[in-house]
Amino acid sequence: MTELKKRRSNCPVSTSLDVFGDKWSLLIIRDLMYKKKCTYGDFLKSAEGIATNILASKLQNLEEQDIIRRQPHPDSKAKILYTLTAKGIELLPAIIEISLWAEKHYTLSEEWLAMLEKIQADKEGFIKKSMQNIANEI
Amino acid sequence: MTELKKRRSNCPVSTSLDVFGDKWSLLIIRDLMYKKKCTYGDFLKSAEGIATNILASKLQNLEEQDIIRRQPHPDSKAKILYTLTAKGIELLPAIIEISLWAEKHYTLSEEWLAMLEKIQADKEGFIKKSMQNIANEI
DNA sequence: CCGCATCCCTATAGATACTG
DNA sequence: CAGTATCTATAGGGATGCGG
Repeated sequence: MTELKKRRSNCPVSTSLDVFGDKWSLLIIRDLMYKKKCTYGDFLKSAEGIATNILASKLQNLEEQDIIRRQPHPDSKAKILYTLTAKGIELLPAIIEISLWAEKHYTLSEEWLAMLEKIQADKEGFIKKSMQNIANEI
Repeated sequence: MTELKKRRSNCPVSTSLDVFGDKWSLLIIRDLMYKKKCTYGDFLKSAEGIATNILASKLQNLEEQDIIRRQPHPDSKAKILYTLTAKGIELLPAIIEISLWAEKHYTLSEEWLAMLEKIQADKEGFIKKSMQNIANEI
């Protein structure tokens, strides 16, 4: 069990926000979950346009929080592969609920709509499959 | 359907973060959902200690996003009652998943543990009941 | 190239005092 | 009670540099 240095309170929502409550951390986790993006360069290419220094600091924080892990890339010695830990994968239900809320209240692209409809049709199944998939990669 | 001025992308996670992706907004929503706190003074008294200017700006933003609503307080003309809109209430599943994740990975107080165990025992029922409760208040 | 680190500037968060 | 006003601190953004 990871303990944080500075938790504002022992409320579960507050604690979660102390870990990943910023504009970028959940997008990195989204890339790893939904889009299978997993290198520094991949994250940089995402639509929101994160700055390099912010990306580096968020990756470091997520690693310290034991949500992601750095591994050597099979293709190239120069590359680093970022993967989710079990603790990171377990954020999937939260990410899905956050996504479904946005789907209900905002206009999304066709790509995302198709993805979310697929998930919504079998939420439990999607979560199980994702957890097994990523677990197998370790 | 509320449209935001500046959405970084049309990804559902990114969009949600553009709406409430900061260290305080979800705590205000938590107070309204879990703790039935609903005045400016109540929010100030919460354990995390939000500053008055931050609270005022977050309340304003949440109102603009149609997540909370300001109403006259029945007890006093000087008081304002903040309540969740339907759009706000629909964040409950996300809040619950975020809470359950924190419960799994961090040490919480007994109060919160008891609350979350009750929720976990009948998640669907809790969500339905909460939505009806708040809907009746409107 | 890839994965950062550094510098510099701006925008937002936060603490505190004060007000209608 | 429900906020402003003011000031300071930190986080974020853009350009560039640099070792492997």
